[in-house]
Amino acid sequence: MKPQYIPQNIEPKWQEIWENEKLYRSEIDHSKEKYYALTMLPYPSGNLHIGHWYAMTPSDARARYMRMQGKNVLFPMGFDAFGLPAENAAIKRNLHPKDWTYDNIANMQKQLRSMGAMFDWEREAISADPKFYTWTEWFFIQLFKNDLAYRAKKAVDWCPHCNTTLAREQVWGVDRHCERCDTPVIKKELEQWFFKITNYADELLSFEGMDWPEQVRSMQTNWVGKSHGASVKFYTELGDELEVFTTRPDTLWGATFMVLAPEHPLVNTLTTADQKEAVEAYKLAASKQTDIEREATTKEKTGVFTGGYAINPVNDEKIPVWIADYVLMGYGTGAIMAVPAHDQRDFEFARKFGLAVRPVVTQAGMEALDGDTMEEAVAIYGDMINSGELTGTPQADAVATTIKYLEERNVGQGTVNYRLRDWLISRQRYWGSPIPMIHCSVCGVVPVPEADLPVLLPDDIEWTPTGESPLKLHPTWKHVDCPECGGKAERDTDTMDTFMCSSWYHLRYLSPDYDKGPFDPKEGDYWMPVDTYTGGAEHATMHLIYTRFFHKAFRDIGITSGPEPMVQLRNQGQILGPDGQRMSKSRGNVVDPDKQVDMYGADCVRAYLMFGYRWREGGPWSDDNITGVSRWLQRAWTMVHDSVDAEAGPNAAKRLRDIERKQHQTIARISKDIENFEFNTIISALMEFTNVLIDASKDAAGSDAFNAAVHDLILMMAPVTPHIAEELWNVIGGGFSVHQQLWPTYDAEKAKNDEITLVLQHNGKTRDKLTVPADISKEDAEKLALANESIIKFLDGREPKKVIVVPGRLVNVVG
RNA sequence: GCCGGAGUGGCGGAAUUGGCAGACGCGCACGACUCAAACUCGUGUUCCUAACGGAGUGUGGGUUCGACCCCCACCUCCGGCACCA
Repeated sequence: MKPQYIPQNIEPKWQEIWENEKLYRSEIDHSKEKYYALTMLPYPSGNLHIGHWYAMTPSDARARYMRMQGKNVLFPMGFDAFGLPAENAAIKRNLHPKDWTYDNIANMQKQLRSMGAMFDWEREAISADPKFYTWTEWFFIQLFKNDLAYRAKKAVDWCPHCNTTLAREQVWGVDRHCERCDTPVIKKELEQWFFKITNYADELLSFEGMDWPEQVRSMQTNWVGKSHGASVKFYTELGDELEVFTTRPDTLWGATFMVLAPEHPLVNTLTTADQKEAVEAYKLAASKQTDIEREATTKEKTGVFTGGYAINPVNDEKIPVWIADYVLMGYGTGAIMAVPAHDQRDFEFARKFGLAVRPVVTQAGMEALDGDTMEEAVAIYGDMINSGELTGTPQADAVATTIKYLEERNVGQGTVNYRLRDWLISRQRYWGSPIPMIHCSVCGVVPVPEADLPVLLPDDIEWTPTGESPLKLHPTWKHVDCPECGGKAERDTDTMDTFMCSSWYHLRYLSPDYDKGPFDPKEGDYWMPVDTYTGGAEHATMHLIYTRFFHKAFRDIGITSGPEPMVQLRNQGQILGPDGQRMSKSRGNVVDPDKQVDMYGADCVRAYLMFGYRWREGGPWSDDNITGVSRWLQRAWTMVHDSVDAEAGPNAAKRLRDIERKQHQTIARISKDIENFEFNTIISALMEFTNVLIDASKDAAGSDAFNAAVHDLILMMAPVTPHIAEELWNVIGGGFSVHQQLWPTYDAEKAKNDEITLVLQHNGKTRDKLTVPADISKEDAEKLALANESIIKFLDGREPKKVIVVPGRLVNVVG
């Protein structure tokens, strides 16, 4: 009796054998081309999500395919194990963050193993492991030593609920809420550590040689936000320098007032006695604004006159200085020259407060603008007017000429401004990598000697959510002798942003136990860079920009090599709940992969996730289609088992071409689709191939051609459904293991169609279809068309005006 | 508002990039097997029409012998950014 296909009977069995045989162990092998396939590591939140499967199993299938292409493939896995949720769980449930994290990791390791992925577990890296964070600390020290880390007091975004600093990109939405807990964010002045990512702003704009999605490149480009312009020195009446950045220096003569951000340091000196009250009130309101859920629709300009004036350096004009919240302290210099005639925001402000509007740009043939009556700003480049000596400068030269003019008079210069700001990495939290610095009252800030690393996190800790790092409250931990002078000193009690860990985890995988450096250079030389990186697009401006910075900074320091860490990047979409909403525990729409695996088996869940969605797009979970995949696996199973002791029938030879044609067409299709991350059509092609074989089996099962086709079918199933493929490979006597075989070779000759369907069209409409030999000549095809009954009928006696023959496809008779 | 991506049967989705629209599945209908149901297998399944035929890939126009595909204008949905000077 033939065994039934019961996935639960074969999947754990093979997983165990693969593990015992170290089938997925990847080691340096210079005789083979290397391939580093990386998928973003999970945060150990407790349970694997169907979304993890959706992200990881196609990546696994592709890594397996690359291996079958003869490449030496590294496909590692690990855990991004530091971070806030562990600490929140600790506070809520009185568990130690370490216990909570490691319990979750143990559970998720088990779940990950049930996927049957080719992870090399010997290379697992866990960022909360001292073996790992020793080197996170070490990296910090290298950045410090190379002048890429500095300390500054800065108003930072602070989440009062999480009690921690947030990076700018962790603050979301117009109401500025915390990424993790949705609490509105407030500002807080703190002394913090920053990394000089801005040193690399220009380099981060270049994506040369990188195969990254346009979406991510454009998000990063916008994030860096490079703009060309000029900085111009204005002076206040009192003689203080007041520098502005402008992208439109050519409109300088049209500046009729200035606007400062409410937090600008010169506001106090500029404000006159009778404006003081109004200015103070406005500043207070503005500072609270980050606190309040601000309506997106409040676009109405607000502001207050300081009572002070500034001098426009190009025409010595005295212009009023206002403060307004539409000018941001964090961009440029926190002050602007306002040119209401040519900037819509300035225009709205001027009209609201009755300030002058003076056009200084025109274009040939354009009606003269009237500053008193115009109804909106005219934001154009053009020829300069009303601009003193520079009046008449043509559009093409306007910006450059003005910059030259400013430079000659020493009142300004051409400059470039970026939106990107330095990376703030201090977190007032416990569960993170300690910042390995010591504060000494004599020697200042001193790094922990590298020989003393790691600075270990203490286990005995109290969490009182005071807003200060729990490390600060520990009775002994922070007290340390200064490594320079030996006097009493204190450790930095902050920990690092977890993006620091994820910036280099791909290097730790290379040698997770290596203790002479962050990674073994031998491994680095062989495996780096990452050939394919897959993950969610939500990391476009955070993780993916930090990791590029990290790589470039350490390339300059001499630790990494090559221009970029990841050559190819692809983003998968998201699996939503069955209700079309983002899956979340609170909505109760979370799909548990374990249940699906129990019901259908891992292979089926893997194949379904590839089959049912466009990988790039994702979509709502639904189990409607999974039965189709399940049936396919059943059919394949039965067909292969039946074929083993079948004997070819008398008509087997007639089926030979059908079988081998489909076989080779399928090889071509799947190879192309898997390279292009088009996973859904891979499964379709496998189903079609299976169906053709089942159809042919009555006559041909047992024939050499049939067996060869079954052989290739199993090989092509191997990346997608590794367990059933291994079992069936064993059934047909392939030996161990199907996952060590090479991908079947494609023969174009065998894939060729012998016959084609020739489409006959009249005026572009299909009127008939004929089955003809594939190599039919143009002339013969045309003859067949003109002799065709339907075509004659539709020509209705007219002479054809034109006959178009597309070889191998169609004939279109026009007339 | 700006920048990306996408709109195709009842549903998920195909279409060699300008050449048979709807592959592969789901669902549904009918049939076979069964006492019966499920499973399985077979047949059919874009819409309108009794049929000949006609219409059809978000909408309107255009280019072309021929358009889901290219061009112009617009609509809707998803993601990101949002007073960036």
